[in-house]
Amino acid sequence: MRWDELHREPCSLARTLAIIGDRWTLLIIRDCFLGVRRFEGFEASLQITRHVLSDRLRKLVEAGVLARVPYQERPKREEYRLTEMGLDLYPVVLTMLQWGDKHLADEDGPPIQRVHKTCGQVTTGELVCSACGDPLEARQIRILPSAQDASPDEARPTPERAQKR
Amino acid sequence: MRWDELHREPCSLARTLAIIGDRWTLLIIRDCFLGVRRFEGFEASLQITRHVLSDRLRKLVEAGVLARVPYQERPKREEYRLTEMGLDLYPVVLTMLQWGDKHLADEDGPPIQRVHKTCGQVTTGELVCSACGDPLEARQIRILPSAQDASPDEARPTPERAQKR
DNA sequence: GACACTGGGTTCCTTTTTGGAACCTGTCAA
DNA sequence: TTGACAGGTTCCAAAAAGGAACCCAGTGTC
Repeated sequence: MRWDELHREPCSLARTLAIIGDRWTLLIIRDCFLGVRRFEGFEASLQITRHVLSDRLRKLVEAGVLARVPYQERPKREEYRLTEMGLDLYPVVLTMLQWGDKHLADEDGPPIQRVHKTCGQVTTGELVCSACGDPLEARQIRILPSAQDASPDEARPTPERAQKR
Repeated sequence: MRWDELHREPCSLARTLAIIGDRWTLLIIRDCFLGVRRFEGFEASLQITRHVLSDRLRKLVEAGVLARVPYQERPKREEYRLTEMGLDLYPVVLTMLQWGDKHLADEDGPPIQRVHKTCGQVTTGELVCSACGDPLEARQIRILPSAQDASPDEARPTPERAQKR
């Protein structure tokens, strides 16, 4: 499979990766959550080549994750801001951050903490079951192909085939 | 910045991306969560080139996300299994899945659902504040550089510099 | 009016990574 | 002895990333 065919996979993870699965894209989005909005800002922060940055920003705008918002006329200038769709990526960024904090941090601990404004406490996100509210772990999940997918065999070049148990 | 320097960044997200930020790696991990364990299984599922698959599996084993576990002697064969560190990636995979389900699904809805074994219900993960238990959203978060990081200016080529507001 | 600066790019060329296909290695079974 | 199977490795062409230089409209400075 080629990278540019990934968005046609019938798998939400694959489609998500088709948008943000690139080397740099999630770092750009991290910067957005930290308040960076301008081309030069991203460039300084990421030390990415302008070429690649330009390309990634364009793709994120096309995908609807970022929007170009004018911030001055004469000379006309625009900045990049997270859309609602982009803001919804926060859980992805936060869970990755926390995995890094847990498994990859230096001995002096994670570099940044987050305060939950509504309760005023330092927080880490916790993933809970939407039904019962208990913390959710990998081993507690059973996969269930959804109803309209019950048709056998065809139209599904994804893991199910390889998954014989 | 080159990709191979990313793991030295003082940012947990950057370090996480240095391990799983590759085009294919998260798809391999998705397959692991779906029960795929063998080289041929990944190959069939992902239609990835053997070359790249071999390389990514080796890197994941080096990083400690997967482990090679023998499943038969003569001929000696090993399969790849998620370690505890790997299982801890479930929240990352799930939040990405849910973002895809919400923003990129076909009209007939997401292709797979998940059942929480402990409560028996179909579940979606929900990210809540570890302190107050309320759902966590991007706009409710304030960044707080952690204590030992209070030293000014040096040793920090990351977004804080660019983030003037 | 000539010049330099700024934000936001684009172009060009070199180095790295992928994609694709063929080949290799033990072990077994017919 | 030939073939199959799991699990790779090697080789080469094509695509993407890295690096540096260049472009351009508007604006401010001498």
